[in-house]
Amino acid sequence: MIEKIIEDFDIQQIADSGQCFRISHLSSNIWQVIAFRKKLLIEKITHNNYKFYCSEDEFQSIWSDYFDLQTDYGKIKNNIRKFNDQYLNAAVNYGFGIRILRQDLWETIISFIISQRNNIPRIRNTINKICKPYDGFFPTPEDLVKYTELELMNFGLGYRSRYIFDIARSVIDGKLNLSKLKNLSTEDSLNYLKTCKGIGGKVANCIALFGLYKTDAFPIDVWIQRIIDKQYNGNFSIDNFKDYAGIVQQYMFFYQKSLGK
DNA sequence: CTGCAGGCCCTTA
DNA sequence: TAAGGGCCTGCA
Repeated sequence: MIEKIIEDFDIQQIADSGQCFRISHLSSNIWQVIAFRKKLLIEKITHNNYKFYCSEDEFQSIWSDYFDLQTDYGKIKNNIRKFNDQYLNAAVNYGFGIRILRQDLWETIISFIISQRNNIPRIRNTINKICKPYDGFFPTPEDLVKYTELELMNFGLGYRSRYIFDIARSVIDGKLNLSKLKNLSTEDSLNYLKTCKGIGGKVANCIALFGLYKTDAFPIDVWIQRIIDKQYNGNFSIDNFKDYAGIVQQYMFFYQKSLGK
């Protein structure tokens, strides 16, 4: 077990920010994170003091990167505040502990295909179901192609089963090359992702932001669209934020969720 | 019982 | 290129 002081970090906010479906709140101050074939327990001591139940080595080699701890979010928030945008300021203050996780690409692709026309509790449920046969770890493409499309539907994937089945197949065939994807520009990665059936604009942007750490990607879902319509009369310029537009998106999304529709 | 939830695909005009 | 219907499923 190791103890760390971390600024601009709140595990519950990250868990609820919609970027990740595998952080569970076990008890009042304990969370479990499952990622990269590891399970990690985290205990919150104070607002910026956390205990991580792992070795220093594991923390440095996996979790420090996963939680994006080398990025200075205080600086990003200050940049956002410079626009004197009332709504954004409120959003940044509300979601002060949000960070963009550096998640596994494959897991992100499948998770956000599942997310379409779906709500968060059900996304979590479905993902837990497909992980269950694998000791709670996320199934690989090889694991998934062992099922028929019909068997995949038994996990509650619904009409997304075909998309997932096909994409797992494509990764194994090399038709969808994940290492290649990691080396593309944001725009190229979006276009490449969208060649897959089942990945449209919104899901592609989520995969780019959360699976490729393309922080200039800006997923527009119904919540963000609602903000753009109501707060900005239909025109919100993401160009202002460039390489951290995706981080702005997270603050907006998380804040708007607290306000409701 | 409808309606709907962090879309996407496909068909039409 | 814009608009509209259909789609799995679980829950209010």
